[in-house]
Amino acid sequence: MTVRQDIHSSGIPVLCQSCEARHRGVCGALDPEQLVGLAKISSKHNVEPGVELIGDAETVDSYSNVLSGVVKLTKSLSDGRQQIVGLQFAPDFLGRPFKVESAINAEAATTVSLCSFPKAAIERMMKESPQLEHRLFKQTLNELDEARDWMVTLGRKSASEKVASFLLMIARNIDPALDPAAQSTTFDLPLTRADIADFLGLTIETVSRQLTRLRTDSVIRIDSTRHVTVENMGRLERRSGA
Amino acid sequence: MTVRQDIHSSGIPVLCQSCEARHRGVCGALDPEQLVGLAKISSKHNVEPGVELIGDAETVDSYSNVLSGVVKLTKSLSDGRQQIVGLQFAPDFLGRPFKVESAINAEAATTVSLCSFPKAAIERMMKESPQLEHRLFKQTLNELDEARDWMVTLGRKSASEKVASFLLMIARNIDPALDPAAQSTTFDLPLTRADIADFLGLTIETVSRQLTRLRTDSVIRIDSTRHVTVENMGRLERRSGA
DNA sequence: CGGCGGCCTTGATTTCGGTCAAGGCCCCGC
DNA sequence: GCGGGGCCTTGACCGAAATCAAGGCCGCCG
Repeated sequence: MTVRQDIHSSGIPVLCQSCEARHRGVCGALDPEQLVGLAKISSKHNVEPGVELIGDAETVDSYSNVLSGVVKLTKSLSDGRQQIVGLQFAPDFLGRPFKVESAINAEAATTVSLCSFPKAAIERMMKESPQLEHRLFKQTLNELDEARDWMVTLGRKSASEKVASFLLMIARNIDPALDPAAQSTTFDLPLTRADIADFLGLTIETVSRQLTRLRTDSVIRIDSTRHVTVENMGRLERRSGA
Repeated sequence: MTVRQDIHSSGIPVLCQSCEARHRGVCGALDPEQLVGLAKISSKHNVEPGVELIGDAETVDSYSNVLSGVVKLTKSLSDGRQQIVGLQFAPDFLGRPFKVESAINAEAATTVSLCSFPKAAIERMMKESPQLEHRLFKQTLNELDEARDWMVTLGRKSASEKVASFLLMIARNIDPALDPAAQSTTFDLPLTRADIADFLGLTIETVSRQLTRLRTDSVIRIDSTRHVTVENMGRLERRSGA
């Protein structure tokens, strides 16, 4: 006979009660008891844009849930060329299990709110709770799908298709509840032009030119450098190559 | 192909006794009893280059281990542009868990030998044996790392760096025992020029030109169109951008 | 207020890789 | 042997995006 905990939120830590990660994120795989245990050793904190999240003393030994904001995962060549290899939105899980050192850097692209846990604690819970590992496995499979989608964009799309694809992806991630059939939508760009360039394998100038072209063609409005309104999702999709 | 039941040598099925997947592959996560169960419903078969592995009637409901050869994973845009998003070598596991339909195509790049299992059986075993899921999780994490490495190559490297990186990757995968410090090595290219182009986001002509350049610069020898000898691994590495 | 620095846009020019075209090599079947 | 097709190479030319360069906008701080 299962106890119906959720009716009175009985047993759910205050910290977690309104947390998105408990629903769509990895914490959804935990029972109230595990949640209490984890909440005791977790800490919530905010990070400003530009701050490194992996590799600095504070977080090298921890995993995190992204509660809000956008984290960029980057890789660099020795001569400084950089490529963004992933973006993490709430409620994604941050950190590479089973590896001490990762060749990937993580950096806050916007102001980011994180809920962090000691690495050891998560790995212990994973051993005890296959459900948790299962949840992480599924997120990893999704990230792999996304990475492969972007490989197509990087390898085979033109600059204008890349920028259109990027806007489409952001629109869908910033507002996950967005009606797929919606005609228009408006949002803040979580990335600078330089970041967008690093994401798409382009230069800043090319990104800027393609954005102006989308504007002059009335596919988007650029309300301010960081705020965009998509006038016509259909036309944007058609320009994304797909 | 008949799977025999004579369970000698500590209960390991004949089919599996000399199988690489039992050591480095996912079958290493199974105990002899599970191995016997799986062997009963598994079938070994060979596939010729060019044959689709996912999406055809035979394999849509199955997972496979790659026992030898190379499988390419591709994605296409609606207008026919194609990108290879992954290569699978022995003893990789083939198939996307937890999803009926994948937007990815798999095709034999060389003659490939597979050991296939019904999808349902694997998913049942995963539920019962967290070790199996764990092993698949780890392979997926590796594939994600590889995908992200290739994103850097696709987004930020020049044509000549791309071709050098490709040769390096193949050399390391074809001969996993290769001493990392080895000066030279020789191998068959598992891909045609067209495949290499689809992998690197280039055209056939550019791949061909870059290969000749590596040859005229004495970094490699092209013994025949499909067989290459790397004369100097160090120089090849330096040309790969890294 | 005025100057400075970060971020972005726009224009002029260059270059890398794509496109178009021709031909070579090799296997295979007749 | 001969012809055809698949695969690869090479050359000439072209164009998309990079590079180089200049200037605009805006918030911040002295």
